[in-house]
Amino acid sequence: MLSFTEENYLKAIYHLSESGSKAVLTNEIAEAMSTKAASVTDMIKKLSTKNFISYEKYYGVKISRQGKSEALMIIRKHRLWETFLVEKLLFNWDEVHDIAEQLEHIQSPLLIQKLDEFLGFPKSDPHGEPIPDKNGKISMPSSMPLHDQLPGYAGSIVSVKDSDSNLLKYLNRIGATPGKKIRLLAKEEYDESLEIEVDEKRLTISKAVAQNILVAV
Amino acid sequence: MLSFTEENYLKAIYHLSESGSKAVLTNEIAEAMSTKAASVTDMIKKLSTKNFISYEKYYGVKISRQGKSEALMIIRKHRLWETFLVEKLLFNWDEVHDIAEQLEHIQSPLLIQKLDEFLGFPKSDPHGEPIPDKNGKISMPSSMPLHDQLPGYAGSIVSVKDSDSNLLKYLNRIGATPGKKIRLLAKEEYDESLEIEVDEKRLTISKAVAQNILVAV
DNA sequence: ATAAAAATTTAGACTAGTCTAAAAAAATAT
DNA sequence: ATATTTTTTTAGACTAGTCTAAATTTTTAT
Ligand SMILES: [Mn+2]
Ligand SMILES: [Mn+2]
Ligand SMILES: [Mn+2]
Ligand SMILES: [Mn+2]
Repeated sequence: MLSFTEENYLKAIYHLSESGSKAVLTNEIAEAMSTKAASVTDMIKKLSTKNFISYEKYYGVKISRQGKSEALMIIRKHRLWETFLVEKLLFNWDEVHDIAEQLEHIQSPLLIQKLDEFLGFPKSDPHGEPIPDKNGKISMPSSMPLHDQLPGYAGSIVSVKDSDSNLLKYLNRIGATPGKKIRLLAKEEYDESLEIEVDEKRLTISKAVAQNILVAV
Repeated sequence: MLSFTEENYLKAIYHLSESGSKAVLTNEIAEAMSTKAASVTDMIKKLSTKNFISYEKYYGVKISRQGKSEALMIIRKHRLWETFLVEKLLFNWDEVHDIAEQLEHIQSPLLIQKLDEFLGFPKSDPHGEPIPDKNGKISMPSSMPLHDQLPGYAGSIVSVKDSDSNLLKYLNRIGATPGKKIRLLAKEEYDESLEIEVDEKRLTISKAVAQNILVAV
């Protein structure tokens, strides 16, 4: 049984493992967890002893099968709860992440099974992020940040980063939500802002925004 | 902001305060929390500093207005979640208490407000226990343990103790659920077992069971 | 190849919560 | 009224998680 804190570290390590195939560095984890490197060193020793990660001094950390499976269960819970909050309790999509950060630690396999059923076995959460199934299988949609596309790109929005409430409010305002058709018209050299068409409107978005919109490729 | 542990102590102290108008003793709290008296002394000092209780050395503890209000919010959350689990997720009434013990600590006033609304502002939980409203107002139904009634008593079940899964399974089996009509036919001197009629069936129940069935008076 | 800079680990301290054992106070019995 | 028992508090230690500061290792720059 993992503690709250251990679960949060493991989740962070999982996410960092996904973006980049190399070992995860101590400072990256510290940054992600808003903590200090010294604290991370202590924790990765602990998680290593419990075989959720493999750890080589000064080199970094790799998540194990067991660790990945555990992390995916936490992510499953997080995304199911977010779906519940939006679909059933009628929260706005920008209000649910912080609450799900708490709810994801509730321990009860039966609860998650029944919640999944109550929601009709959703495949993705309100932000378009895929929900791992009960076996930890997650179908990674092939997507890339809009920012990395070339002018002329036409496709649809798969998902958006869900942890920044202000970003989500903004995206909702301009109609940039998962499933929407989107086109990249031009890229401004100077600040890498993009001219796009989304929700049948033309507008300009900043690089920072474009990096957090994942589109189908 | 209270910690998990502080919330659990406060809740225990509230419940102990309700049953009996005297100060709550260190050993009573230790018993209720399954911990040692020395640990309790530490914690009541802390809760006292934060003005949730008043504490006099060697004498005991009294809960403050602020402490009562805080405790009632936790109880409100606990009972709303239990109601959700039974009404919406179709849990059995004996499966929900332990999960609600976790869920009651989730911090989000908006979540509780929306949950309350989603459930149709229920007045009592699956075990018949009253749900405090958003202002912490709780309507204490006038009830007493069936065990304390005299033969000839006829009335209905108000609530049952909810923390023992085996008791709840048993009560469900014999049809002794909140709202049901119940009559006390006779009391056995030797072991204080009761002959009752409930759910249109006559049966004998032990003292231990009769103490945990609260009936209208 | 060596020096400087950056990243990581270790050492030691702190808080929250818990425990056991001992001391002190209160309650009870003679 | 005194002695015994019970309850409560204190003292000191332990774990989880965190921090700062110092030591060590690795990387980068000259
Ligand atoms: Mn989220
Ligand atoms: Mn999400
Ligand atoms: Mn309960
Ligand atoms: Mn209940």
